[in-house]
Amino acid sequence: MSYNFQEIDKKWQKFWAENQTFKTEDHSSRPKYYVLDMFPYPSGAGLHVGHPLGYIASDIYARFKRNNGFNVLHPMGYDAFGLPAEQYAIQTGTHPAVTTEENLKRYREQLDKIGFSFDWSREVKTCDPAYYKWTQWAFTQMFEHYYDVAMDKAQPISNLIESFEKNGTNSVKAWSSQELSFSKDEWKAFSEDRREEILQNYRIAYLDEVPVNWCPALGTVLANDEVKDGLSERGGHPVEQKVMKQWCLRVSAYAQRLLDRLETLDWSESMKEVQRNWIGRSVGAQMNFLVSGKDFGFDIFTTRPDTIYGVTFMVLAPESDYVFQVTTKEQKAAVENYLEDCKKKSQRERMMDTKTMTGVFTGGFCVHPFTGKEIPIWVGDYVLGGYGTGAIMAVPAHDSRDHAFAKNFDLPIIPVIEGEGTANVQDESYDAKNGICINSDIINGLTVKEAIAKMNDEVEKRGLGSKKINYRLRDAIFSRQRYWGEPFPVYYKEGKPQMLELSKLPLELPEVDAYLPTEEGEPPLGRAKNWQTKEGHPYELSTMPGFAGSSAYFLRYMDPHNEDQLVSIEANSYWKNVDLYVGGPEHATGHLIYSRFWNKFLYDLGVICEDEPFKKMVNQGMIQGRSNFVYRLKNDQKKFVSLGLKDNYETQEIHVDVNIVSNDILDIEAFKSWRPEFKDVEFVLEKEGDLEVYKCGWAIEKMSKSKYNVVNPDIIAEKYGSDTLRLYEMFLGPLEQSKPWNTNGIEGVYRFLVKLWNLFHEGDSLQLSDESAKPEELKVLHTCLKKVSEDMENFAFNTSVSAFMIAVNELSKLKCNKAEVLGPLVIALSPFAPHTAEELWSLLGNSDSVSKAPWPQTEEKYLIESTFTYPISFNGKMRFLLDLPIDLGKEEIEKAVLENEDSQKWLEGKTIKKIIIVPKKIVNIVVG
RNA sequence: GGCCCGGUGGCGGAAUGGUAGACGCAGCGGAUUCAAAAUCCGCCGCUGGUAACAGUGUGCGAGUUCAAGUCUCGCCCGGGCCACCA
Repeated sequence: MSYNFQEIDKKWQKFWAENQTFKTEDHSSRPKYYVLDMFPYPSGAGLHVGHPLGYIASDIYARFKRNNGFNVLHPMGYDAFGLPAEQYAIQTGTHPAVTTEENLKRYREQLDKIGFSFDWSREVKTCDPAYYKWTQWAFTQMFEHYYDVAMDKAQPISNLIESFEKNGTNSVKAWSSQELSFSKDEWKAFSEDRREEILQNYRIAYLDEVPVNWCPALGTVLANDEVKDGLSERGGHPVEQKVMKQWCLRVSAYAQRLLDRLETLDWSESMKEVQRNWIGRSVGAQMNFLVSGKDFGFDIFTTRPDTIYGVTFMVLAPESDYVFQVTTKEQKAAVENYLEDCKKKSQRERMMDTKTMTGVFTGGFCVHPFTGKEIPIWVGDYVLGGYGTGAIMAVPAHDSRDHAFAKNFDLPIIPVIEGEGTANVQDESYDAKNGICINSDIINGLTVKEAIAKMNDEVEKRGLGSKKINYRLRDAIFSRQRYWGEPFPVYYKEGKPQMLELSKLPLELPEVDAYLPTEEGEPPLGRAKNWQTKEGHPYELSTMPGFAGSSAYFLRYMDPHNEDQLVSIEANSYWKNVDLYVGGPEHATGHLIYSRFWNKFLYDLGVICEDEPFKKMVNQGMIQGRSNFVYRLKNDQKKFVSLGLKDNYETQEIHVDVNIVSNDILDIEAFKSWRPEFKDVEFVLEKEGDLEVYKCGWAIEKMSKSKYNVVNPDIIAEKYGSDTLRLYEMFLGPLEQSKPWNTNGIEGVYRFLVKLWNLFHEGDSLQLSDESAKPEELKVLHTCLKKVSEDMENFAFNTSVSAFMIAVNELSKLKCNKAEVLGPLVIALSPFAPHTAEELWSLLGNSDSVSKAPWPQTEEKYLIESTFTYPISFNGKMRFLLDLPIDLGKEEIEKAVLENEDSQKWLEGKTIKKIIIVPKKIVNIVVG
């Protein structure tokens, strides 16, 4: 019998499905382990070989844990709401649900072919009303809660109202958009509308007029993490700044907790670092600067209060309300002109020229709080409205941005810090946070560190302000003016937002006649008929963004069919949180922040028992494509020139399908029939050995349909079997590294499986032996088991595959057909190559699935041999390399060295001065 | 500009501070075969040498160590993320 992988694949995939081998129970005496993949967005293109990389790794680990006696939860689902299906709907009129369902089916077929051990009975789809009911419910809870800073957790908004009624804002410490202050009497006197407006300032889900990233091409606003370089992440359309009334989530309230708990997580350092940067905590001082001749001042935020004597001007963000209040009559026109210019600039333009500083003088002045001098107030768009107070004190001598601004507008530069190697601050700012204060009155002679502490005290003492922590992390804008997303569970009564009760959820997405905005510019839901409550109150027209559905899906897998709760207390207290999360590092600032926030909020509510969702995370690298190019003449569209000759011509680079190129040599006939326009083209060839060929150029790029470099996993699985695909994806290199896909090496992995198969067979018949194994056979087995078991915990699956290859090579040299050796080997291999392992396991006479067999233990005694390899002499010392048991004592090693024949030969006629035993297996002998 | 990760043969990549290049691909030589495919055996960093062998070698330059691809410092190069966050 030869290795018929196609039959084996089918047989065992069917067996697993029929026997529900991987269905997980919610109650078990065995310890639990939760292995999760980031669920995919089912795009129309289907899976390419890059997608399953992480799924294969997590599946290997899940299977390994099962063999080790864990009750493993390993589910899969789909992030099914999203822009591509909706863009397609706009073009074709096909309902996004239809497209999504089709794509989803194709994904499932492709996934099934790779032999994953998912428990599909727990599948979650974000577009399923039974699921998004809980997304909507969580939103209503966020509306009904505020963040209590003193208790450091979310609390019901009714508590806040109670406090207002008793004490006004006194004694209230709540995270808010603006700091408000009123008495209980004032609160009572406020109108209903005013009270609601105030509450919006505290609610965790709130409506606000905010500057947003507006993408006209997509007709929607986008979150900060959905914008890259001023273009939309999906589609690459320009994004502009605009002020709109939007639903927001008060993620910023959780900034400190998101930062602190990062320390406890078993994530890669780089991943944590990205999150730390995104949260961007900075400690500084908030300080009030009075405006000359007026009875008010404005706050600035600075992390460098030590440089206060170097302040030579102030800068307000263009969005700042103070701009109008400080601008003089003379400067009014100039300032208004400037603000107009700023508005016209797109986000992209603003980011493109970070070098040129623009701004305008307002005519107003501030009083320096320490020197009493007058300082001019400017407006400049390098100061951001959304961070700190939207106003800064500028210290051009010690901040490079202020320096550039000062140079541009010829403002004075006063040095106040003298550091090592301080250059002339007139030419370049000295930004480093070390040195001694000069020209600084009360802090002269202090180090920067001392000066910061002293100034913080001084600022507080003089009532100018206080120490303050700022976070870069902004609240998330939660509205999208799109169709294919979760509808908000919100209706408006006299303009005031009202939440739907749980019993009214889910509020299902209505049908519309087109997926475009209405003529009045309302979102597509504006087209839905009767989009209102029974009482006639209109529903919200926006839908929720992509990250809404992915923020709690991992909880739903624990209890996917529960109609009364997101997850029951029982299910949650058994499964707790995700033990291992596998996914791409590109979600560091989006999904992984939002889901941590969402999870912490639910934890505050007491709905779940863990405040961190993902204990350990492994980030698989991206599999890049290797594209091929042909070169077309610019002046002759019918002529193509080979790579080596292209520099002699004016050419245009064109992507060519990698499937008609082999070893970078183009299959000319295949190219001619690839596309009709290439039917009768000509080629300029170059010499390669004796042959004239067309050589293609190549580049490593992202794998994508438009670059014709997509390699499909189905084709690989069909040609070599799904186990070969699994093994090869792991063999390609370290899991976390990005690497290009290159099918060249796959034969080697396939050969390994054939060799393994042949250990069991002699021609067409089975040839297994029950005899007990020889020591050298057991050594091969246990060396392999040891390596594979160790690699498991480090996710070093590439070297595990090598270990199996070595074992099988040596066993086939030894002609080992002992069941005693092959049995454990098959179990260890089963996470990697489950189909083949199941088949071989059954050939060994087992009736149960290999996934239920206990993981074979390594026995060290088979690994050790006590022989000298060879001695090396150097620098008057002898170095001996030993293959000895690691735990031998010093004396035993010395004895072994001295008794060894080889070493005696080397040591003959020499005096031993000293024997140094260095760790592991090297012995140095110093001789006279 | 800031932060993170990496740099080892023709290629993908191995190496708890301890024989650098495991394993695989490609290449070369041989066996088998009428022949090919498949399979098996051997060689395979660079330089010199028929060879044994010698020298050299992990981006560059220093340092720590009996011993450095690995640790420390300073550079160079590549990739990624963030980017006027005061």
